Amino acid sequence: MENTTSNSEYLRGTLKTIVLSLLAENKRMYGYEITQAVKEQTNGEIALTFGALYPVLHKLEQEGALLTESLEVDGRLRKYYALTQQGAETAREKTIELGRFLNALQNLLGVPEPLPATS
Amino acid sequence: MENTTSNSEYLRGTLKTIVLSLLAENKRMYGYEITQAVKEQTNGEIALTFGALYPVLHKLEQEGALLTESLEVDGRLRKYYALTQQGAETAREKTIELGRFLNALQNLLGVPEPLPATS
DNA sequence: CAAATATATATAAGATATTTATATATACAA
DNA sequence: TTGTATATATAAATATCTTATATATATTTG
Repeated sequence: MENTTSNSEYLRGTLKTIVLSLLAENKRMYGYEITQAVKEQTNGEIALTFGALYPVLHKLEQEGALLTESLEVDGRLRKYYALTQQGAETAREKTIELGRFLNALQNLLGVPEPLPATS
Repeated sequence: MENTTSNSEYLRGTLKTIVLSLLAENKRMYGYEITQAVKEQTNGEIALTFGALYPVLHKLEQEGALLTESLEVDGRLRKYYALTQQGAETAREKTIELGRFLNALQNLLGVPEPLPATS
């Protein structure tokens, strides 16, 4: 498989929110699954590295946003991460915040805003 | 004036491209002007700090993407930054790249894509 | 007339986030 | 048996950004 350029440079700062947002949609996921989901849902445009992902997962766990559960699947341990109630709240807030930021940035870059619906 | 939350956390990584993109639209700008333009064009949503901006400007200059010109205005020195030909090319590339990233991220966060125009 | 605010550029120390490299381990395909 | 896919994780190095600070003029406010 060819490797898409994968501009990870822009990922800086958004990684945490991406993880929270995915977990808000999926109930529980394991690390590898998260990287695959991001790759698939963005057509290879965004690729998470494990070196970046795991520290984020561990930090979110420390902060009380995530709970983990280890299951043995096919003879290997698989560590699932799920949002706590508090984490779900954080996910909502951060996703909205990031959405606002993305809109602002797109305006700045010259992408026209959708016209308000005519009354 | 109240200070909008200004989620600078998401700015990480995009700062360089923002600066290049603004300079592509404006021919030449000075540092303070750049911070004001970003603030205005994003309704206060994005606020650059000087501590982040100047290092980026200096680095772009070092890399040959920018040229500077100091003018005295109202008894004070004002340092203008403008894209070199090479910088203009970089700006084009990076702006497109960031645009692609922003779209990918919005899809990931569940923002629906605009429908393709009906023929 | 003094103080605050807006304009203007810049650096340094410290904090944080991310990349790159590495270690470990199983299953399956070539 | 070599490589690829699956799976988690840490450490060192680097890059980036925040916060604090310095300097200086002009204008507004009290």
